[in-house]
Amino acid sequence: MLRLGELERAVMDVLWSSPQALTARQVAGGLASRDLALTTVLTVLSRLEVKGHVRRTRDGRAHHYEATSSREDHVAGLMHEVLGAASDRTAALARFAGQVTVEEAEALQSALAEALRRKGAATP
Amino acid sequence: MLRLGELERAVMDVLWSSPQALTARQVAGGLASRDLALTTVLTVLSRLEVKGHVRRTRDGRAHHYEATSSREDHVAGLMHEVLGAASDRTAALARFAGQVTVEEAEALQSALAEALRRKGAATP
DNA sequence: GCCGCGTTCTACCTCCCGTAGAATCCCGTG
DNA sequence: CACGGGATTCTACGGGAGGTAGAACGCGGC
Repeated sequence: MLRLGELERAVMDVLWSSPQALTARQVAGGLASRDLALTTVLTVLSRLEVKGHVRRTRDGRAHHYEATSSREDHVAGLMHEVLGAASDRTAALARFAGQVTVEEAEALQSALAEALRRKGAATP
Repeated sequence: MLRLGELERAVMDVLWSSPQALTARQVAGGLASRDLALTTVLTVLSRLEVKGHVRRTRDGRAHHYEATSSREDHVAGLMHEVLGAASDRTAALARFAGQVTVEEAEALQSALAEALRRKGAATP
């Protein structure tokens, strides 16, 4: 799971914000504020494809691009990658827990309860 | 909170693994396997200082270097930074929760319970 | 057969990082 | 007080990632 550059992230944001696969031109449209050359967008899209963040499918003359994972999955994956750098994972998680908002803490709790329930049901 | 390079991370690891502040020479000793020039270590240490990851204090002729935050705090901070990129934070947290090990989930749960208890006690 | 759109190739520039030599500074010792 | 040696600062270079885009190519419609 590699880190993304600024423009790469912006492109992913466009893709993540769209329910459907987009053409390069449409992606460029989503980045209209930057006024980029189409080839620039194409280059970034192909780099993202190499990195595995984007999948493309041919549709007649043009290609359609879409993200291979949701933004939330991507973020969760990055969080795990970061967590892997801690020598004491539980300690890091404890620090993390102390910094989330109450809402997030509650959401996390219920998600954890569910995850544990599912895992608990799988082993016995 | 910036991302660290490979050597920068290795240097931080040395500092994080030491209970005391270290001289540049001692840091280089901790990286003996790399056989780096002392000036290389010095350069990295000063870059880390600029980035705020390292603090140094003069001690006679030499400086002593130490990390400004623990590895766990650093990791927790990075996790938050990453989480900030999600549009739906709770959804990202839910994905995250589904991927941790049982041990980590339990550790997180108790840490969350404690965090909520403390916050709950602070407001009323 | 030609035109235009989308794609692919190639390239350039900049910034970050790894790496380190040269020059400078500072302090204890003779 | 001058000198030597370790520590620091200055400066620099090379490589890789990422932002940016022009030139060239291929294919489907008119």
